[in-house]
Amino acid sequence: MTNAPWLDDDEQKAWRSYLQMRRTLETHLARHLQREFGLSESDFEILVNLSESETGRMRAYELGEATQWEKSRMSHHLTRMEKRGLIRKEACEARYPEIVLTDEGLAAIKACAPGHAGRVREFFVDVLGKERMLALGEAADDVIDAVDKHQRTDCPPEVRGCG
Amino acid sequence: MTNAPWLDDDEQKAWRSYLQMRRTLETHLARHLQREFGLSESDFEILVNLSESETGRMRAYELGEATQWEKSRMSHHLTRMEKRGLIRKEACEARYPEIVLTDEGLAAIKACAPGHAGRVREFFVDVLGKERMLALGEAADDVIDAVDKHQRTDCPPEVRGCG
DNA sequence: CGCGCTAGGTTGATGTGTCAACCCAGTCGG
DNA sequence: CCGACTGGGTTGACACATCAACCTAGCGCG
Repeated sequence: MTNAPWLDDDEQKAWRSYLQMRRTLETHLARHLQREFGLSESDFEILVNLSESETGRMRAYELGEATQWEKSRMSHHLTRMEKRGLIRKEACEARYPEIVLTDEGLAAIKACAPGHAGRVREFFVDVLGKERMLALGEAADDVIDAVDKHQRTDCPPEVRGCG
Repeated sequence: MTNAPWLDDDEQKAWRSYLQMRRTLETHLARHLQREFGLSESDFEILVNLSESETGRMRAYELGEATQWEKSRMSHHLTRMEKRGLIRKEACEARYPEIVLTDEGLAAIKACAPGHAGRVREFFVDVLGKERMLALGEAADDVIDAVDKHQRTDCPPEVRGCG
């Protein structure tokens, strides 16, 4: 119907393959996590970060650095996770509260980590093989850098450092 | 805090790079589409499929095949798009209604396609270069196949073909 | 005929992500 | 001291995705 100024055939094919991989992998992994452990990928990401820290407690800000989430998303999600007992917001001497991994949260991440890692290995690591996997990792870093650089120089000068 | 049976360093690095690329690219592209044209990526996907068809009209089922969305997601989204005037659900002789691209919808996709394609080229095609792009496309196809195959053999025999 | 099944499609509840507006302790300039 | 600004964090409204339940035309079969 349209003859739009899209991408050429090769470009389009690669891009659509990428989009479908993204969708397929994400829904597949998310579904397993949800069905078997009642965790979303977001829950998982927070729990991983907390459990990898020395003390199991971090400020929301640090979690934001680690995950690159928007602060409002973080706030909403932490509220929901607290409601489910996976974490706790704990006031401390400093101005801002700390996010603490609860026993329940620790148990949850310990329970689901092996299965999740196994699935990542099955559908990503093993399918690609070491070389292609490393190449994809580097390619991804290049893309990330390109977008980051763009974002830094995109906005008007007085707003630099935004985002 | 935990010494979980995760992925090894290389694997972890590649996987996390992939995850971040996915997130970075998606939010960046989505934000532009939304800010400049008031379209979500989902809107875009539907409009692309309709506009690429000969007649600008398809059944919801065909759109489902093309996009791999769940039927309920499709239904909800088409309802929202109809409310905004981008498409119309039109009863026809056959049992199920056809989804029709409206003039407004056609205008929207024509307006935003070049910019969107340009951004895909800027942050994906050009950053990777032809060879890596093609390699990534093939890698993605392999991953998709692996997950698909798993899904087909995963569920109990009497449910085969589910999904 | 009539019963039940299938499959495209809809609906409602719920969890999630985003934007914009807001809150407020600290800080800096006057 | 005061007023403006900054930046971490919260809130509310809304768009979106998913699940499970439901509706219903057509079909197969007794």
